[in-house]
Amino acid sequence: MELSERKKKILRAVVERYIQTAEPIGSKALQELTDLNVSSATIRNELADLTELGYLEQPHTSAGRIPSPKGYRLYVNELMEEQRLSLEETKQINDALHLKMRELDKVIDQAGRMVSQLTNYPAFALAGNPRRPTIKRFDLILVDSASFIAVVMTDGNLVKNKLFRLPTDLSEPQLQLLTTLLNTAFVGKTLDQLTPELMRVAEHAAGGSYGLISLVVSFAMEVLDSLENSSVYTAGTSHILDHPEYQDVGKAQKLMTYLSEDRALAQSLALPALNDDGAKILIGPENVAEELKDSSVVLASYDIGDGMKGVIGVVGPTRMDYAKVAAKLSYVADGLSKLFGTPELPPAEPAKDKKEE
Amino acid sequence: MELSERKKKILRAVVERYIQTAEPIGSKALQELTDLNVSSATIRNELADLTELGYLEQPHTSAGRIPSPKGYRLYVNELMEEQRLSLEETKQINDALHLKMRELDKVIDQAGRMVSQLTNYPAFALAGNPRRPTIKRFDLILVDSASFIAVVMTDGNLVKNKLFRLPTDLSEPQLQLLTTLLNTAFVGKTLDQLTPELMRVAEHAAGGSYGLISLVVSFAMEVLDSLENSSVYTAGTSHILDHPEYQDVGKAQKLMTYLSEDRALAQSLALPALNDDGAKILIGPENVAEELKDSSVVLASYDIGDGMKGVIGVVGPTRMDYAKVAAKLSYVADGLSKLFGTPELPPAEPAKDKKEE
DNA sequence: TTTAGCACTCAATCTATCTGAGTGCTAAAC
DNA sequence: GTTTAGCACTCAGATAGATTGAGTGCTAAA
Repeated sequence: MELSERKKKILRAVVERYIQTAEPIGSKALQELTDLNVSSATIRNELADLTELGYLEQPHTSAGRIPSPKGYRLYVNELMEEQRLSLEETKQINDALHLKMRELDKVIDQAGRMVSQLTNYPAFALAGNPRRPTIKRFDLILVDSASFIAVVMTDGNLVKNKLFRLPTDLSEPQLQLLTTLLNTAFVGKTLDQLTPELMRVAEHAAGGSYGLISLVVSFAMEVLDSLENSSVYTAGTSHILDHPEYQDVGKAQKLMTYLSEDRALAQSLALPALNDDGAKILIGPENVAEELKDSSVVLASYDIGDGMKGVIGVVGPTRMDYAKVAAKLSYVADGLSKLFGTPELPPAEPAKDKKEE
Repeated sequence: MELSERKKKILRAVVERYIQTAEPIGSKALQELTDLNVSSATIRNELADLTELGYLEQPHTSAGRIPSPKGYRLYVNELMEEQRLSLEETKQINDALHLKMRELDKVIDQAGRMVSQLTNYPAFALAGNPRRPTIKRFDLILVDSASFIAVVMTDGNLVKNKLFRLPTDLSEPQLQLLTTLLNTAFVGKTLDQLTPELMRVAEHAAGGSYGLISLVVSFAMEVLDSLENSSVYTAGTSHILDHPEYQDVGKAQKLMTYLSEDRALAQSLALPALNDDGAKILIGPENVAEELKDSSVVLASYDIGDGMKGVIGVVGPTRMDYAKVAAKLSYVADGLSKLFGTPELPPAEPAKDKKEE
């Protein structure tokens, strides 16, 4: 059953006022707040209806009304106005986006911090991989006769390296051989496929190379592993304490502890967000995780390129400024997608035959 | 003036009891707690003395006594017994130390988490560099005709890389030339010394290489910059809320916010710790930072090798279990030093002429 | 359908009182 | 000189009424 215009107007006023003040709102205040020219008694009747229908709640008999999760949901779906960011805000975001190092981990971490700072809510950021990552390429660089750098590149064009120091000497040709061997034997394999047998075979082919193959492959496995179990970055958890709904230290602590459990967060949050574009809003009990049942989450996903997706999100009380948060989050997510979409700064000279790409 | 044995005994009992219960302790309880065979009145007299001398405080006239910062200091300096870790605990730490990836950032981060989990206090970890880092070496690896990986190694043997994609083609010889150029022009320079002029000169020498030099050098600068301004990793901040002294949300928030400000933390904490070995304890007002004046900090430093030092630490109420925390922290710091001290796993075959090193 | 009016409810605040742990001091005992 | 028993005193914290006021639901009239 569709609500009357007036009911909607009232619901919206309740939500928006409650978001501001965190206090129940009564008929009289609503009368002044809305442009409906009706008495407070009429509004009381409407409030009674809205409460009956489950959109509003009453903390106790003689208090005003506050929105229920269902009320927030209706607000978010139908009544909320798209918030446009001010020029200042967009500028702030853009600046922040372009400031920092473009190493994957760092960017994600940084994005989380930025979002938290921007919204004044705790934020988190993670990158997820729909496919199982594989190794695309190995390179070994001789540093001096007793150490070398292994550079591993994954199919997602992520590059990691590690310095190895050895108790024995090593020559350039030896290293060349190893490189070739590694590239023929292990490229294109997922973590599971890097079996001990495979390593043994390769090791054997390498002859007397002191288990170097295993060393490098173990490193590659670490890289793949860390990619599959990508970490979650949380920032600004102290913002929880800003809000009166978490004045009860017990509640605050529960939520904070939950936020610091990367794995739990990742699992319950990555899933809902990875599909949709735009901001996704989960209100109170809509959250799967028990710890979030009376908090809300706003998520936005972005493309890292090469099929990888990232998610940024914000956690707060159900009384959250959804409009503003959603707008900011979407904007940042867009920015990140673009950031990853563009190739490294092209050199000064512009490519002329761009269209042939 | 040296305190009498009996006073010390009483002080120690007060501190240890207060650490456990967080509640002021009175003469009667002390009478039962200690093995002094004196009446509560006698203890009252002693307590009055200790209070006069500034080792104890009274929350209000009719309450028991609690230790003052000066009291804690005496306790830490003279009365505290070295805590030995249980086998179980050392095992737990050792396991954790050897589990994770040995990438510098990750290890530090991980160490912080571990310490927090181990002590149930918020923890932080950071790495500091006494010298200004310089670039030791560049390598460029051709991936395909339109992209390459730049590998930068610093004098601390830290290796970072980045993938560059280009709108133009690039050949192996070109890259070789660039590499040589980079290595002759920029090696051994600190961040400051990588001036625009220097880059312009090198760029010119490279001829028509489309600003590639600048690209790679900018990356190197980012690396140096991130090394100089090394980041702080905080973990377990939610543990603050475990303790009754932070039940007041305002206080908790102040501390948490402070902890999330990397820069402030680094500055006020790196300094005191980087000199000493072993655990260093800062009690309440001994802390420089205003926000820490009624909290305590325990720090331990470890060697990363090559002159670099790292610090791990724990923050908590002045009523902190100093003995336990200090023991654990020292043990972890030692473990980390060893971890960094050992070269990469030597291959199976032990080097015979090890001594010739 | 709207409105005025009114009795009712209930959290929050205030006030007063009570309780008891713990003190400081004094004077006697060791 | 030190220790102890005894006692008046203090003060945070708990308990219990009393008061307030915002806001309600219901009724009856407009």
